[in-house]
Amino acid sequence: MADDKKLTSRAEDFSAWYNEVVLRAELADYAPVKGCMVIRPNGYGIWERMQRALDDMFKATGHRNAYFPLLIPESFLHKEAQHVEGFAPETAVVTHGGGKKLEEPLIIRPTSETIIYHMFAKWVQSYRDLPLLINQWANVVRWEMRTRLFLRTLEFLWQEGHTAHATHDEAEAEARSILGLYRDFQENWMAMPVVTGLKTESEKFAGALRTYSLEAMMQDNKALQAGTSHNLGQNFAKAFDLKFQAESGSMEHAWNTSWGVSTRMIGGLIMCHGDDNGLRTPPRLAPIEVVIVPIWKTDDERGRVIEAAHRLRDELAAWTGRGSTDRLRVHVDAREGMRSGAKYYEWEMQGVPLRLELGPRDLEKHSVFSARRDTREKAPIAMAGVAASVAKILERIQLDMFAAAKERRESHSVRERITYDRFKELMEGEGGFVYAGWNGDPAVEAQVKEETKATIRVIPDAEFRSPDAPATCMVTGQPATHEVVWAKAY
RNA sequence: CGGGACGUAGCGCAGUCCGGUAGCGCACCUGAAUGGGGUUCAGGGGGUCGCGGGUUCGAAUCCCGCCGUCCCGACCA
Repeated sequence: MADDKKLTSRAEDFSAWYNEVVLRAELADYAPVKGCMVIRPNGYGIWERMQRALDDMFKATGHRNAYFPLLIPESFLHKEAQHVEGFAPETAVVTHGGGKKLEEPLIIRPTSETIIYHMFAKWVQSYRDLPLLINQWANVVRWEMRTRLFLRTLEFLWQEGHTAHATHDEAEAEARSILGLYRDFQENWMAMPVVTGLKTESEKFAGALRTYSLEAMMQDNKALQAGTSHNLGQNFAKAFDLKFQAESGSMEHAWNTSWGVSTRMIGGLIMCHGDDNGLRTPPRLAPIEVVIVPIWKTDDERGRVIEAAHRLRDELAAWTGRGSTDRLRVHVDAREGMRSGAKYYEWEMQGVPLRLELGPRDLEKHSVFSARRDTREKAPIAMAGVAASVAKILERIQLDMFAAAKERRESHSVRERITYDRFKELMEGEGGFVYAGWNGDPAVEAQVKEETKATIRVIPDAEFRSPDAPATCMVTGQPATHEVVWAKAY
């Protein structure tokens, strides 16, 4: 890459990022249909690792994978009043098939509640059939007015969980439990801290009783909704006649939840951790955790060094200190005709967390030279016990990346009580998360959005709230019903 | 759909005001030297200057029309 082309993780230069980091790393590309996304084969594979980790977590909590059709009769969407109001404007509609106009148009799913609860209604008769816990990995289409690679594509890949329960409390517990599962994934795998909480009425999912969300802060201090979990109440059960006979003998509507995270998380990862040298991948999600770069001058050195590099690779990959299924993911870059410096930059751009340099000098000293991607710290590591040392560094990187992101978020979170004028100033300038009192009035939300473009991201969960609850609404001065987090969002 | 900008080599751009042989950087190919942080030198390939029309001896450049892309706003995971 040319020196004059500085990369930055800031939003204003995000397109440079796409070209240099994302496209070159083969994560994704533009497709001929504007606003769509391609995940390339032989790609760097971050999404694949995300998918696998989440899938394991769902299975461990009793969820099973299923698959439902892409095409849904338009009438299904109309069965739930709020749902159709929310999604009709952005659905793609299939009107013709087999050369003929269809009697009833089909929509391409923008989400699968309707078709799934239609099927659930046929599957559930008794309370013994509950809870029904399913997940689907699928693509959905939402015809947005404006798209942004990863963050808002026209078609996107996600997982959507859908469950049915016998009671409100059980459904509520499921929605909260998934919120926790997502948080675990985003914080401990993606090293991306999130604020969890409840969405306001105006921001909740179309058709839900309550929507919970996870909000991350990007490096431009804007919020990214990184996932949502909904308690759907009995809204869909009533619309789709999803009923069961209870233990008492009475017929009751089931209680549903739905929840999802998408390829948007890749965008979140990039914008949370990227720096001017490219991507930084947290080790747990890095398809390659360690790259070994052999260094040589003469042919004789070349043979010895490359052999040693492969031996090192084998030793690292064989190490079982992290458990038999979680081996170190190591790559040897022995490409000829490329200087080591050029290799360093390339792997740094792709975000490989740890680089090991191995040359004749290291062989003599029975050590290997390491360089961390996140901090760019460099230090020799003794060959004796090298695998355990490397694993320890990777663990450290994972934790440090999370800590650094959390510190950045906190340093751009305003927790002291500020005036609305000061708030406007902040939103015009540096942005950030502002914790403030709110009188609970949707009109106030609308006014603030109109005047500042900021919205209430969440009514935060207890752990995020201030020790002293705000007494008054920041905007109106009236008594506050909630403490909320205001921010501009993607 | 409104407001703005742009369209020249695979990518990023200059040249357009003021018409006169199609340029630069990166990437690519060949050769040599180099090799612990983006090597250097020499040589080389690659273009319907978005499309169509007009003005002119002559158009990337001026005029008219069309097409496309990006940014900002309304929508949103």
